[in-house]
Amino acid sequence: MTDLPANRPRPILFWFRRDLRLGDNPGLLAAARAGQPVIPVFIRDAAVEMLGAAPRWRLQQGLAALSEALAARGSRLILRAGPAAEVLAELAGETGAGAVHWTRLYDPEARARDARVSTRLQDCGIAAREFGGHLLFEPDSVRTSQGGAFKVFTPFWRAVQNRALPEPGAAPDLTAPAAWPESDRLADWRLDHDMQRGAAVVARYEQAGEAAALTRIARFLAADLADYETGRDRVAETATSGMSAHLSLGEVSPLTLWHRALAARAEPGGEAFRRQLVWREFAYHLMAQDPRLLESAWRPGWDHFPWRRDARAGTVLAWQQGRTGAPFVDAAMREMYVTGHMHNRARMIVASYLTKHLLCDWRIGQRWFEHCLADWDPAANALGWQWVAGSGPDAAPFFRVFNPALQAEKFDPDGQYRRRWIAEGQAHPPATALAFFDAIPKSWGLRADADYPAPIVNLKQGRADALAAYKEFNAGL
DNA sequence: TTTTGAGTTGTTCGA
DNA sequence: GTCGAACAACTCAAA
Repeated sequence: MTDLPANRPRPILFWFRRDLRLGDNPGLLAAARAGQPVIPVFIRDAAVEMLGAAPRWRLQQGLAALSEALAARGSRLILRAGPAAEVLAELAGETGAGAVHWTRLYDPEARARDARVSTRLQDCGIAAREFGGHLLFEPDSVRTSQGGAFKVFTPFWRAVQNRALPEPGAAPDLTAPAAWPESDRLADWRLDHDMQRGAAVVARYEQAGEAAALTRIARFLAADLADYETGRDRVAETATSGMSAHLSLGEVSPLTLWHRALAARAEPGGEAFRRQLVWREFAYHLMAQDPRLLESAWRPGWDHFPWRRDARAGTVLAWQQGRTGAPFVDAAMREMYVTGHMHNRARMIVASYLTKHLLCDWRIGQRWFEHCLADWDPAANALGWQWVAGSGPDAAPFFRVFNPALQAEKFDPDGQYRRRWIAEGQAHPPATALAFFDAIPKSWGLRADADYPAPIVNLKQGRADALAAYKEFNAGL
C-alpha cells in the first residue's frame, strides 16, 4: 500500500458472514455512515468448507442474491478464498482500507477465528469492529436474578418478552471505492458440488435472499400469524413463517421479524411467533454459555446412555433414506431431501423415532440434518436434538415418545402430507413424491414403483424398548 | 437458607 | 368418545 493517493478517504471493508442482508445490518450501516467507500466482501474460509452439502448449496443461493442486491445499488460483492485473517489483511493492503466491520457470531469456531482476525488486523494497524445483529439479545444481557444463565426456557422468555428493542436500521447507500479489487466468480466456487443430483431439485423449492425473505414474512403475517398457534402444527399446510434459512444466513434480522410481528397486532399468534424467535435466542445463549452443547450431552451422565451401536446400522440407513415403513417419518425424511427443509413438527417426530424407537445416538441425527438442511444452524440443531433425546436443557421427559401413527392422525388427518412425499402405492404420485427419486443418489437403489417398505420396527415394541432402556439407565444415573 | 411452584410440542390406560 | 392419572423424579428460578 505504498502508492495510494494520500488525499482519498480510506475505504472500510464489510465482511459478510451470516448476515447476508443490507437492511438492519448495524455494522454495514456504521460503515456507510462513516462517509467512506464501503467494500463488501465474502470469504470462502474453513467455516464454509465445513458446511454440509445442503447448507453450502443454500449459501451459494444467498450469495447470488446478495451480490445482485449490491449491484442494484451500485456496489459489488467481492469474493475471496483462504484463511479470513490473511485474506482481509491482503485485501486491506490492496485497497488501502483502514477498518473492517462484521457482525458477531457465537459458535466456538467463529469466535476463535474472529479473535485471530482481530489480532492480525490490529497488528497491521487496521481497525477491527464487531457489531451485534445476529441476535435480539446479547447472551450476557439476559441473566437470572442471581446473575446466572437461564437453563429453562419459560423464565428466559419471561425475562425478555416485554423488553423494549430498538427499531431496525435502514438499508444504507454505499459509496463505491475509486477502484474495485479483484473478485472470484461465485459459479467457480461450486458450492453446490456436494448436492450432486439434489441441487436442481432443491432449487425448485427454495427462495433465497433478503427480498424473498421480506416477501414471505409479509405473506405469513397477513395470512397465517393470527392462527399460528394451531396452524403451525398442520404439516401439509404452509402456515409456518418459513424464516429458518433466512435467519440462518441472516438474510433477515430477528429484530425485523420481532417488530413486524408486534406491528401485525395478531394475538395470540403474534406472541407464539415471538416465542419461537426467542427459542432461537435461547439456543444461542446456551451455546455461548457452554459450546459443548454442540457435541456432547448437556445433561451430566447422558453421554453414557446405552445408545444402540453397529448392530443396527441398517436401521439408521433406512431412517436416512426415508424407508422405515412409518409413513409420517418417511414422508418427513423425504421432504427434507427434496426441499432442504422439514416441517417443525415433523422434525420432532423423526428425531423421537431415531432416538427412541431406534435408540440411536442423537448425534447421528444431528449430523444428518447438518448435511441435509438448507436452514442448518449450529445452535438450533444441537438444542433441538438434545431436547428430543432427553439429554438437553429443559428437555422433554424421556417417556414422552412420539407415536408417528398417532401424530399423523392428529396433524395430517387426511394424509395429504404423506401422499405428497411418498410415491409407493400411489397410482398417480404427485411430482413432489417423484422428485425424491430424482434427488437421491442412484446408489440408494430406490424406485418409485416399488412396494412401500414394511416397518423396520414395531411401534409398540419400540416404545416399550425405549422406556425400558431409559428406566435402566436412569436407575444407574 | 429454605420453600414453593413450575417445567414447548406425548401416549396409554382405565374409568 | 372423553377425561384424568400415571409415566419420575429433578432441577431451576424466584420469593
